[in-house]
Amino acid sequence: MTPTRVLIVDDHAILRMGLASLLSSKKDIEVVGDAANGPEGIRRAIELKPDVVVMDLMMPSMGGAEATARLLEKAPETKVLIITTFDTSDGIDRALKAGARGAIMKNCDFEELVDALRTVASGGSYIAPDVRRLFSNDPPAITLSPRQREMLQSIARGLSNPDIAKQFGISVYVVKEHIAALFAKIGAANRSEAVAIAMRKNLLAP
Amino acid sequence: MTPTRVLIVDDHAILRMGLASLLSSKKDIEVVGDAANGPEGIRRAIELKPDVVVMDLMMPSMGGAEATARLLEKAPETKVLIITTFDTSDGIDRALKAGARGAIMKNCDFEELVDALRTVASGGSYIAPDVRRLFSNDPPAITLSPRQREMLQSIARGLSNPDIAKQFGISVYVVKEHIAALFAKIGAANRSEAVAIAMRKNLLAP
DNA sequence: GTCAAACCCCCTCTGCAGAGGGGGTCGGGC
DNA sequence: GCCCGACCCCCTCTGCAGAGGGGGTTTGAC
Repeated sequence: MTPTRVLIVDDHAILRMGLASLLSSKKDIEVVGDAANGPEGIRRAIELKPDVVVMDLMMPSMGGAEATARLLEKAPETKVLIITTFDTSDGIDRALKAGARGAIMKNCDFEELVDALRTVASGGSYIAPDVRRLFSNDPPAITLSPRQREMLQSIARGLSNPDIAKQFGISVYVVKEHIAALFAKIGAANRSEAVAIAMRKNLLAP
Repeated sequence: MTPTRVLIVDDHAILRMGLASLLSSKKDIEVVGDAANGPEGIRRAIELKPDVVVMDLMMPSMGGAEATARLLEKAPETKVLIITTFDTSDGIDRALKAGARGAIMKNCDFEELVDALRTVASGGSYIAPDVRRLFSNDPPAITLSPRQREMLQSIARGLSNPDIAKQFGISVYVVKEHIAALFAKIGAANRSEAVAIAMRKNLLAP
């Protein structure tokens, strides 16, 4: 039986090398490469054609969710296993929706990771119990309209409604409506709370 | 020459094990133990008396900065090397003030980590260039008064000035003054921006 | 064809935000 | 002794925030 060929995508070199070192002790697994960010991960995945890509969610420049989506557009047969920290609850759902086959936490133990890797490699899917808990009892993942996101970003920069109206070339009345819709959607009573909620749920960057 | 005895404290089991696996290839370094959080790290450090403790900053329950401080109270001869991600710029200064001997980024390469470890073990101190950049050109670390912090937390919960006044049993006028001082200190134009800045700089938790 | 969601425009009203003054006590540092 | 920072109190004023109405179009799903 040929070993499972694995590509590791994570911005932390120590984790990449450490993981590769650990996985090299398993005879049925072969780490064929690694990458420090999303774009590089996609390039290397196309070049190396690994069976499984182990992908971190939290990376600068391009997040793991987006990288997963783009990768699977170009190489749909690749299996993606997400590894994430518990504090960035957001993005897991997007990555899974984009086609990731599994998701585990970085603080899981090594054998669980190997299990997950083997399951995913053989065509199955593996969502760690603690990951599942994260977004099963979570509200159905807030998605903002483009305008609402722009309003949110402007609010976080401290702009007033007239400021925002000028910036986007629309009326103050419209600005207020967007913001009211935004408040209702995320459950905020006013702008300050909106910013707090938005930053806690990572709604600002995407 | 006896090898340098190292204790690894990080909440990610994969990184802990990976790092241990990597370091085991170095003859002059011996990983004697690991811990998943601050309190456990302190216990194990006292029990094992390692030469160097490799400490993550971002951990649940007790951060690396506080763990460093408490550890060095009880075992001042221990050398602490901080490893951190670039996005949590805050806390490095506190850890160094508490007595950490070095700080590097998780995305540094492995040889740099080994260098840092050896330098720290031999009594030196090592601050990675990119870490230094993070807080050298940063404003001298904002410290809020207790009242200002309370105001900030209330603002982030969406409370109005009259609400806050009632909550703390003081006058609205005083609330406004605290908040004005807070704005001036962190460079915010209004409450929404204040919340954004506060969350970006981690001013809410402590 | 209907329904909802996202986008746009206009109006009014209450109450607070934020900036500007004024005054004070208490403690620590030099 | 003096200053400074943190804490407390009071006043006024402008302008926006947020909630409430009203109206509209376009797009895509069912």
